[in-house]
Amino acid sequence: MRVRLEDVARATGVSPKTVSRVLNEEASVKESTRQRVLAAMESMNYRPSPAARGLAGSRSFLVALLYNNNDNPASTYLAEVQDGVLDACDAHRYSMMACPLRTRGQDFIRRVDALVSDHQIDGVIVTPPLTDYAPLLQRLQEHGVPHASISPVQHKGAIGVCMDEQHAAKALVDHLVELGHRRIAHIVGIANHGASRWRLAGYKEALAAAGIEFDPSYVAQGEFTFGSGVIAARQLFELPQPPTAIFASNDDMAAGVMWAANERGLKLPRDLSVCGFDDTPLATQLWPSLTTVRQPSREMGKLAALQLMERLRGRGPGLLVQVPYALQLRESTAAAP
Amino acid sequence: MRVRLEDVARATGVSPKTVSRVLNEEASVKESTRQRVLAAMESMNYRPSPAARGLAGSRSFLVALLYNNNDNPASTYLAEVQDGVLDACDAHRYSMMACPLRTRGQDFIRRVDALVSDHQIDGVIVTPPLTDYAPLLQRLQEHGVPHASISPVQHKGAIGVCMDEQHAAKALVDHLVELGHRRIAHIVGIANHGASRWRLAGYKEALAAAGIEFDPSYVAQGEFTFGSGVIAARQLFELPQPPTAIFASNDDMAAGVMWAANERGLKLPRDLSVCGFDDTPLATQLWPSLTTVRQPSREMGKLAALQLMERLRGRGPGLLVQVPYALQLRESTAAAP
DNA sequence: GTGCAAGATGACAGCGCTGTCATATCTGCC
DNA sequence: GGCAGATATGACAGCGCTGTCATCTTGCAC
Repeated sequence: MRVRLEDVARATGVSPKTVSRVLNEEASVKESTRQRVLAAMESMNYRPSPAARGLAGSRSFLVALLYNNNDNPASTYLAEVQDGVLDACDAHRYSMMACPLRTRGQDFIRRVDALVSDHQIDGVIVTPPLTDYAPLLQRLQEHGVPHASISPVQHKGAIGVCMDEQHAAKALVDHLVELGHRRIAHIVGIANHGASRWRLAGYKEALAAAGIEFDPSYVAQGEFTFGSGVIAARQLFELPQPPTAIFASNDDMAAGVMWAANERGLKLPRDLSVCGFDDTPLATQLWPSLTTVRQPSREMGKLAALQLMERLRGRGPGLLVQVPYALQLRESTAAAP
Repeated sequence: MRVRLEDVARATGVSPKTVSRVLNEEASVKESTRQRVLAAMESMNYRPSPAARGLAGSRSFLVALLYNNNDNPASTYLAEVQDGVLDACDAHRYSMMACPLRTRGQDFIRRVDALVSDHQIDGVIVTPPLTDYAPLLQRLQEHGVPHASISPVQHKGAIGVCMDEQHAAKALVDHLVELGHRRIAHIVGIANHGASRWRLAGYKEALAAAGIEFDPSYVAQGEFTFGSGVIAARQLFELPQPPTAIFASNDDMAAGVMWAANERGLKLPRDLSVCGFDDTPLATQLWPSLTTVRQPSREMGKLAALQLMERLRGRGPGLLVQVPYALQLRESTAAAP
């Protein structure tokens, strides 16, 4: 019925163990044997049973993608990351399980335990803001399960992928400065997210570089959602000297700013320049289209998974790779009024 | 190290096989024995090994979520469906694997085969437009793998979940008619999607009910994307008698219509009413906010998964359940000019 | 009581692999 | 040519469960 390792062994005239060695890319197999075995595997369309491998050995060839399910980052972001991870898994014959985690309560500990001990997960990919959630990372360490991080705050010792968000944010604000803006406001995201910190830091850096004094009243608190963008913008509009440009920490909030601007009768981008961050599909669906920073989420998912598997296969410790960002200058930013 | 079935058996004073029976909810176990075993499992925190179960038995307790990866429906939609499915799986101790499928070429056959024979998937959940992709369904049948469908065109014999989209679309157009619109245009989605057909049918039904003659020139072709909405709208605006209302087959295209309207200097909703379908987050992020139909995607994912598991556990054949829709009347629709 | 079907439980092999350890084969070098 | 030390391969048990079939209890009719 099913082609087994033993069948391949018989066809090649070697022992099952040798076929197993080839399958697992172990070193001590003569090249000629290896080729014969591989050929047989191919021609017989042999596909190893993950269940048997998991049961007999110590590896499951399973990785888990962990994401936060209450403080949800945009689902488009996660979907892209997930697709990237699946891509990488496919290429290396790993399988992926998606695992939403609620960090409230102790639920998540049980879930992580269940994952690791039930399925003997080989490794984990952690997405923000879980990336820096200490109890989770600690638990993973206790289980001895390696993890790759996407955009971790703490770079030291981390493997995975990151982007120079601070630099990107600075470039974006530089652009506003070049357009002649001086009263530039910023809407920060949820406080303990790395993204919020980096983008704020980039904003400050750009101001400093342009010789504009930092004014805390131009910084409004948001929480990465459309609605919070609306509220923050309304606040900024009430200032005695309202900003001529607003840099929102992500696209959703930027959309909220645009909504609030429309509500107030401001004409974009003539009366107000707006920019966001992430380059979600939303950015090109707004009117005017949104100036933002492209974050290659899919690519990042893929790279993180690759680093994890590099590590799992013992081909090295795995790295924290950096991906380039790309400014997307569109119609929502224009010369200061 | 790990608590095994055998340990539970020893603690309870029964044979491993009996514990296995309890685990699998088989009938012929005396109630008192069952309780003792369950208590022992609980107190010892026993967690069965999926690998061993899969290897020894015929079930893997794994379901796959299949989705299309080239003709992608909105990722927010998929993300919601996936979360719903995960919810249901969690509740019934099943695990889920996400499987993007490219329907181009023969790749997908290999992928499906791999899934089914590698992981011995117990069942599959199919999302549109895969729901009616004949080669896929046939292959699943050949493998003897049951599947649940989300919004299948072919209701007969299907299990899963659906919504009365035609009725919803009719209700939406009824609303436009009540606002006094007579020149109502429709932008259809990708041709062979059930969603496109139903929504078009509802549009026609509403026109007929209002005594408005159907005019094919008021129907433009789109493909569910923002860009196609822009193009279709531009086309409609060029008509000698441009429409006063446009019903786009989904929210993304409706956003495109709004973009095109802005581009043309039309003031919404004064000069043009626009409505969409799906109630994606986008709908409330546009300005003016979009009148649309809420589709409870998350709930639908959950229900489909529940029906599938019902079937897998042999508790019945599984049903095709229908979920209610909800009109979301917002600011993008107003009285006809 | 006895006999017999149905109900409840157990013994045992084996699912398809890998870990461990033993064995065979090949190097190079004196 | 022979021997140490690598290099390459194989034998075998066992991972944690479930399927099959056998066995042991029951309950119940006669």
